[in-house]
Amino acid sequence: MAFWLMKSEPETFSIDDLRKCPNQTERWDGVRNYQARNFMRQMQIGEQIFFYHSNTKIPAIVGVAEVASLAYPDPTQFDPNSPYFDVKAQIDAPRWSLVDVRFVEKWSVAVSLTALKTLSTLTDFALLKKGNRLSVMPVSDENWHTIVQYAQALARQARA
DNA sequence: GCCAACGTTGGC
DNA sequence: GCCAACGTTGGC
Repeated sequence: MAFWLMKSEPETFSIDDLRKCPNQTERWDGVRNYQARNFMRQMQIGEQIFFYHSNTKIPAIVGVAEVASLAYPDPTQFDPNSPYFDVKAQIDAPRWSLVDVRFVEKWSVAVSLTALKTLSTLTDFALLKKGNRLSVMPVSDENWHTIVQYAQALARQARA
C-alpha cells in the first residue's frame, strides 16, 4: 500500500467540501500535469492520502482521504463548458485520468507547511522540495507515519 | 530537437 | 499582489 498527498485550493475544493459530498466521495478532476496523472494511475483502492490545502493563508495538511476508485478518464477533458476542457483529448484516446477520493478524517489541528519544515525526521519529502508544483505526489511510509504522529501530538497538546 | 515565450502554481 | 520556479507550446 502506497501513501499519497494531494493538493487542493480550499477556495475551490476544501476538505469540508469533500466531507459534504454524497458518500463523502468526489472525482478528483482537473489534474492537467502528466506526472500527477501518472501517480493517479498507480493508485490502488483504499490507499491513504494527505489532503493538503494550497495557495491559501496557511498552507497545511488538514486531514486524510482515501483512494475510492482506480484511475479512469477525467470526463471534464471532453466537456467544452468545463474549464478543464482539452481540445486535444479524444474519447477513444483520453489524455487525462482521475481517481475518486473519499473523505476519511479532518484533523482537529492542521499540520502547516511551516511546521512540516521544522520536522527534521522527514526525508526526501517532495512537498518540501524547492520549486515543487506537483499536485499529486507519493509519500514514503516513514514520512507518512512521522506526520501522522506529529498531528496526533498536536491534537493532544491542544486538548491539554 | 532546441529554446524562447507564455501560462500556471503556490508560497510569501 | 508579487514573483520564482516550472511545464508546455510552437516556431525554426
